[in-house]
Amino acid sequence: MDRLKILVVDDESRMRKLVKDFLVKNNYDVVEAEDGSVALDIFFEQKDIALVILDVMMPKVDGWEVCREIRSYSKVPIIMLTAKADERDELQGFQLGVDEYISKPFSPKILVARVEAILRRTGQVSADDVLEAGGIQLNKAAHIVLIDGRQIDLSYKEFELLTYFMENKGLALSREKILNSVWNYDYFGDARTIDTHVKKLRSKMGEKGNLIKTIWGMGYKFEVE
Amino acid sequence: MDRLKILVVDDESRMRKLVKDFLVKNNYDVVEAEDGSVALDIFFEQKDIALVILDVMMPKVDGWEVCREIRSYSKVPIIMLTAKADERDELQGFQLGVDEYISKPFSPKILVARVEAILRRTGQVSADDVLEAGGIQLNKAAHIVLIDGRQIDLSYKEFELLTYFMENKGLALSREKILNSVWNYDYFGDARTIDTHVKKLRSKMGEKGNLIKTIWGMGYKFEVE
DNA sequence: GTAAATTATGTATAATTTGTGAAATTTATC
DNA sequence: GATAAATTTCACAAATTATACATAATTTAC
Repeated sequence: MDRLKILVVDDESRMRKLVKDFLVKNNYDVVEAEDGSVALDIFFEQKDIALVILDVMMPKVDGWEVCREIRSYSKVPIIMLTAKADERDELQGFQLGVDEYISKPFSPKILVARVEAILRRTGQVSADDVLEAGGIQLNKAAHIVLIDGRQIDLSYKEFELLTYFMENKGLALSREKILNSVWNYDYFGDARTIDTHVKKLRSKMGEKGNLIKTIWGMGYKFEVE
Repeated sequence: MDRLKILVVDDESRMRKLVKDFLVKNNYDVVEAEDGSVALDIFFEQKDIALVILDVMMPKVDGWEVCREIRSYSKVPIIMLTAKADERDELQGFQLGVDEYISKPFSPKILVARVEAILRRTGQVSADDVLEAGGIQLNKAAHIVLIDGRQIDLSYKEFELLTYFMENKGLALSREKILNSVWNYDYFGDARTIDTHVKKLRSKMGEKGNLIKTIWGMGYKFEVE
């Protein structure tokens, strides 16, 4: 799956950088624009913008105007950033087709959550296939694993194993159970095979490797502290 | 499935009642606390709180402090209620492990939606087999033992032994019986071995260790006064 | 109160289980 | 069919736990 492209429009470069950093960490492509007219140029030039994040207060062409312009040609999802709750002319925004508001200051977590919610709503990304726990994002459909936003390469079995662990977060899993689920039920191999895969998984997961706990005498457990 | 228990902490009784009413309507059990210290008492006394809804602004112990205390022992989901967007010190909350924010005023509908989303996300909707007695919570699926909400580490045999005791609460168990159940039926070792395991179990259980009673000349019994 | 029986406890040793690296085998790809 | 990659097996080291045993403490019976 290709990365989705998000256009971030704000006159403050600090704010743009902040937003960009968090989106990039969460596997989005980000294009920046420092004012409304640049934003419009970029938007109509690049045809694959999946979402626009728009600051309301900007010199020259303000957020509302940019929104209106974009809307006259496209129904791309738009998130408005507002400095204060008062600034939210929500009625106007509603008429203009704003999808979501986020008040400054906002937490990166919330920003990303809203972005994902909207993309899911507008059908640009299927969330059902994404597992998230302890800073690990696993996309089943795309067969991609991100650790703190950084992609790691896993083999097929390693991916299957991690998926099984994450789908059974917090549960103690015996080797037998793991074999029956991740391997075929008629697999007659050595249960110690799992150890080897766990070892490789842990090492590829770096620090996060210790989220796979050993339950001595029993098996393994994926657990987020 | 049993109803899930939610702890609502707010100094305003009006607000507590409002929240409670809507949660009860949606089939949750609700426990109320009027301030932070009461909340902590309740949380550690009742071991089956599935989620905590916490007002930030409270006299004496504030929401952040309660959050921090709970987090040092438990990873129960926490929702923070904030009066204004400004009050949301989201970075702090993020570090403390807050799962969600809801700004006052909020619609009951949103509150319930967030609660359900979190419970779904944290996989609490499925009630796994948990044994509870005398402040001891034993989760077989997760291979976890909580004593007054605090997790203790048990070895495989210790866990098995405690499980057997709790499954036979109030029954006198001879060493022979214990050997046949917890150990393999063909185990020919010393029956006194059990003593050693009971000793370690008791010590790891702290005060609760005395729930395992010695029946002189006979064996042991797990009993809650 | 005392002796006998039973249990509690600390410790050393045995046994088991897991981690790890490397080799062998299987599978996929060109 | 050769090559590379992934998977599995294996052997041994390291870690952890289980057990036995000696001795202390406690309980019971008389």
